[in-house]
Amino acid sequence: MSTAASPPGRPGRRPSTSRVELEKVAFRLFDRDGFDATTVDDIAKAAGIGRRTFFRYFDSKNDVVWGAFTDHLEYMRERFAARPEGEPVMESLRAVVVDFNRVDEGETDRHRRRLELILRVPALQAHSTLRYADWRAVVAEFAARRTGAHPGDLRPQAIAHAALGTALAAYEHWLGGQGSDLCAVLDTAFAELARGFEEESRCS
Amino acid sequence: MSTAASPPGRPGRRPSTSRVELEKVAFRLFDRDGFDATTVDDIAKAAGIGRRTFFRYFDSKNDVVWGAFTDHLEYMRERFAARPEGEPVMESLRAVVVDFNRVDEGETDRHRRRLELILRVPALQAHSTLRYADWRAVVAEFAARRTGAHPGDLRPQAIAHAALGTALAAYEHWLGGQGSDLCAVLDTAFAELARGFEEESRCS
DNA sequence: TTCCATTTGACACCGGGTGCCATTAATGTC
DNA sequence: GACATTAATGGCACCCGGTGTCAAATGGAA
Repeated sequence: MSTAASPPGRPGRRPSTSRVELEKVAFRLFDRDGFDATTVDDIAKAAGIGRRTFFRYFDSKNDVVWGAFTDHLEYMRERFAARPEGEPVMESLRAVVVDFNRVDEGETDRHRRRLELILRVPALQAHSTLRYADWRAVVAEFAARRTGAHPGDLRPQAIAHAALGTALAAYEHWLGGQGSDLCAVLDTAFAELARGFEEESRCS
Repeated sequence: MSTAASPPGRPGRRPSTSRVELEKVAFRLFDRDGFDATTVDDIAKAAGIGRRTFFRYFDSKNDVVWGAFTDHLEYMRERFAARPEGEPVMESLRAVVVDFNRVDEGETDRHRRRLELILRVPALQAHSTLRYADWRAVVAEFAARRTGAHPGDLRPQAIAHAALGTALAAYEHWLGGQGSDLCAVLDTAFAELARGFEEESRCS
């Protein structure tokens, strides 16, 4: 039961489980009891490992929810770099963000529960800020490069924040509505963002 | 030493201190030892109260930093309501946000240290999300009313997020630079925001 | 078998936060 | 002055997340 995917012929004892395995166990408990009511001890016990070991797989209980987010960020950075130089900023943004949120068919359910937790559980809302900051940094970096500014400057920062806000609003909409495609929602959301702000400062 | 401003002739024992008093004590310790290294016990001991009592004044250690923020939000809502109906959204926004950040001459130093903590200490960055959410809700509510949308809709949300991002960028700039006036920084920041996005979706 | 690298998990500890409850201090009444 | 009432206090035990330490378990290589 506890034999993990034993990696190649490397010396030393083999891990007794894996991040994904732990994630599955944890999500099952989160579904059943809620995030707050599930203790790390519960997860460890359900996974058949020691509490201490859990913290070797994840830095914190919060981190379980985020899966391989950090790795994905690097991918997002690459996608930005791959966009044609002349493309309007907002359009690149739309393409990359939509692509960033595309998940395998089988994963879409997990993705939904993931977002549900992140957006609804206060402890995770708080924690998510730190992750969002990294996400925004990638966006700001891109926006800065395109507009010839520094990532810390006002415009890139505002763009990054607005992009994040748009994505979050789209997530909310997707979670609220019944089953429409997330990518489609994001796509229209970012299209509206570009149009929206264009009018914004002109009319009432 | 511990006699607080004894309120009127109300029955029952009088509070032995006050939120502001505790805040002062705490900030002194934060300055000296840093936020993380300062325990609640330290604060309680320095204030001459029990640890348990501390948590009757503040819901959490994090909350100490935020002072009367929640009360201020109601004031901000009023200011929005007081803006002339025909004024451009971005302009109302600028006026209100700038006004919201105006503090008494004597308080400006505390305000600075407050922002410094919120923006730099990870634990507080995370916690701040929950406060920002309330702030954004007020902005989104206003933006929605003006544009005839729902606060949860995309445009108000994007505006609120962009406004928050702009404010944060301005704070950062203010903290980094030497002593220029915060309100001035915010003012130009929001002016740029309106101009910036106007060009944004048109050029590269 | 021996050596070495690696993971494991038990244990003790810290710090934030909460429920409980007896105690203390203030008021007003008889 | 004795008494109930009201409110704040603070000690205590407890939960939970997170960390440092260290001996033991595991498996490959010599």
